[in-house]
Parts: sequence; C-alpha cells; structure tokens
Amino acid sequence: MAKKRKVGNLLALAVLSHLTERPMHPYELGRTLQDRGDSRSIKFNHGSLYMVVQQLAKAGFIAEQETSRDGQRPERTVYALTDAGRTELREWLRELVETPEHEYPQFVSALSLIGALPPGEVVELLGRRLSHLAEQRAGIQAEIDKTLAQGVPELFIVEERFRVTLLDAESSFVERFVKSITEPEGDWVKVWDAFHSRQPSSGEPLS
Amino acid sequence: MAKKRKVGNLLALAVLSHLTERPMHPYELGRTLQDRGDSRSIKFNHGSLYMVVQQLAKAGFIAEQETSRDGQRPERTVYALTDAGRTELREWLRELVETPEHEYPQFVSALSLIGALPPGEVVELLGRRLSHLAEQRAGIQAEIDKTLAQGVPELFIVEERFRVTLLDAESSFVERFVKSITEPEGDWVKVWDAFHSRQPSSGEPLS
DNA sequence: GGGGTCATGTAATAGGTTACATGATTCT
DNA sequence: AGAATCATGTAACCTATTACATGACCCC
Repeated sequence: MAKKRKVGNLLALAVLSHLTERPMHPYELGRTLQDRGDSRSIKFNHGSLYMVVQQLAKAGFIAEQETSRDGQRPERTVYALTDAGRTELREWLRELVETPEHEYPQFVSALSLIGALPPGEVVELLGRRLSHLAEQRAGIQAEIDKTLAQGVPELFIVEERFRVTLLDAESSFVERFVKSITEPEGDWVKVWDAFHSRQPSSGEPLS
Repeated sequence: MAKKRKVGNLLALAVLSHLTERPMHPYELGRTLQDRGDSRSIKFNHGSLYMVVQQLAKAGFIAEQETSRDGQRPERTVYALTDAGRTELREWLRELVETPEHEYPQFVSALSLIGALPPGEVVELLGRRLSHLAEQRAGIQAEIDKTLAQGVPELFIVEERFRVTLLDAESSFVERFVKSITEPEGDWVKVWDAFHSRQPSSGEPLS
C-alpha cells in the first residue's frame, strides 16, 4: 500500500535527515552524504540530488533560507528544514521500518528464469557468485572494523551489519541450491538437462 | 561494472525468455507473465511492457513477425526472437547469476537513518515489522505448497524458496537488533535515547 | 602559467508509470 | 440492453541519469 509520498526518492529522506543538523546548500549535502557513507545505502548521484532538493522545496518540506555568494562561485542556495519536513521525515521513516515492501532484487529475478540456462552451466556460475559474495562480505566487514576502530557506535553501522546478514543468507542458499543440483533427489535435474541437450543452445524456457 | 545493456529493464529479460517458446504479441506476453507468476519476481506493468518490446525491437533482439487483425480489435503485432536476442538472453542471465550487483533495499536505507527515531519507538516498529514478515513468509509458503501440489517441479519455484530464505534472515536480524536495544551492552542506547529526550521530538540525526 | 580537478549548478535525454481511449465480450 | 470487464494499444507526464558549462584552486 505504502502511502504515496509527495517526494518518493529515498535520497530525499537522507536530505531531510541531514538538514535536521543544520541548514545546508545542495552541494554541501552531497558532500556530507558521501562522507558519512550514506551513499552505500541510498542511491546517490549528483543530478538526482538537485532534483530532489527542488521537489522537497516545492512540497514545502524544506525552505530556501538564504542565497549567499562566495567570490565568483555560482550562487549557493541554503535550505532549511521546515516543520512539515520534520514531520515527513519521521512518518516516512516509521513507515519504512514498520512495513516491509515487496521488492525485486536482481538475483530473485534471475532465479525465476534460471531454467533458460542448462544446469551444468548454472552450477559453474553459482560457484563464481559464491566467490563474489565472499569478497563483498570481506569488504563490508573491513569497513565495519575500520569504522568501529574510530570509535563510532554500533548504531551507525546497523545497516552494514544487516547487509552482512543478507550476504550470509544468500551464500548458504546458493550452496544448498548447488548441492541440490549436483546431488539431486528425484529426476527434475535430468529433465532440466535433457531439455537443453536436445536443443543444443537454444532451449525453450522451462518456466 | 555490469556491462551496459542496450535494454536494461529486467522485464525485457522475461520477454526474451518467453519468446523462446513461441512468437507472441505484447498483450499475450503480459498475460503469460502474469499467469506464470513471473510478476512476483520481476516488476511488471502494462505500460512498461510495450515500452520494453519497442526497445527490444529497435535493438534487434526481437523482430516483428506478422501483423494480424482479428475482427475489429486493434492490430496485434506478433514478435519473434532473433538470434541476437537468444544470445542476449543467455549472456544477460549468465551475468546476473554470476555477479551480484550492489542494490539498495529499502530496509537497508531505513536502517542507515534509524537514529532519527528514538529507540523506544524503533523497538515498537520493529515488532510490527516482525509480524508483517511472518505474514509474508506464510503467504509465500502457501504459494509454494499450492504450486508443488500441482506437480510443478522445484526448478520453477527456486526464486520463492530464496525469498523465504531472505525473509528468515531478515527476521532473525531484526530480533537480534531488538534484543540489542532492549538488553544493551555498553551505553550506546542511552546516548541514543538521551539525544531524543533532550529535543523532545525534533532530534538531530545521529548519523 | 597551463593542466587537472574541485565546486557548483543547469539542461538535455532517456526511462518508466499513469492515464486515456476504444471496440469486444460477458453478465444480469 | 446497459454495465462491467477484457483486450489492446497510445500518449502524456514525471523521474532520474547523463552530459554540459564555467569559474576557482592547486600542483609542478
């Protein structure tokens, strides 16, 4: 259901959140988002930021506070959070935390069409995926360690912990899946394989 | 890195996949996608389908085969897969299976800003989330059982099994997180709470 | 002092979603 | 026969991503 918000891009949520600290101009916001590592959890790109800021302003969640100019640099418009913005931030976050939305992770999509590849190849590809997953996991763990070493409290790395959980779950799923193909119970793998053997590399989808 | 595909929408992948069975016109494709339950794993909506079909045609992955007319209904253009399309299907799928992409699940984003809500409220919201997750899990499981009862082999429900895995992982993460707030080690929760107590309901973000 | 890259923003393009349109079929 | 729903597609709109622009600062 998920109430239709005036501004839907999650980048906007990050903007609202950071503006509770102090008024800022868009570029500064972008810089802050990058520095705090928010861009690993919320898709960020330069262009979208300006768009989102405009949308938030039009919706009344933030307001132009001053337009200063520093030397000959382009004008920087500083925005501040409004009361409506503060409310929106809290309501939106509440909804996100309380209500899981149906999403479409790429691997789910891929699995739903996996029959289009022959089982032997799938096993091989999944093996490579497992390495990639392990790499990612190690990378995140390193990030976590580094951050904690700087004295940052757990609260600020919860999302990275969650990512690790997700990666672990995916890895063990993939392992189980591989095993179910290489040591099959029943004959479904045979059927799957036969399908591709007959039509060497243009098998019809099994889905 | 993920090579830039001429058509990026995953709906296009499903289209290619279904066209390996036989040529179809767009509406039929949509119908089939819905019937086979693909729309639970790949975002589908009517408008996007026509867009994607056009894109695929322009890219040479599918080709207009005939334009039949049935009574006074609008013309139906039937599309068939080309060799390039068959290749694209396989390569794309391979890439998706082999290489995990960085994604932005909403809950990850929410967690990254969770400090903007006070811990007491977060605990409450997470409790509700757990119920929702359990509901979803039950729903998927019911789907799985129903499908299996119809004699469909495991291969075609792998993606639903994976979803269940993901839901379980998320649930247990949330449980652990709740526990870490209600039975905290160290004083980070106190700090978090104090933050919101001082500024009754307009706390600055802790991130 | 010329070449890169930082700071800052606007504009053009492409992608996707919603809304609209209309004949055909089915239901009551 | 009128209402609802199916079948089928087009068009308008909104969002997001890329590309473009330009002065300032820094490096060698």
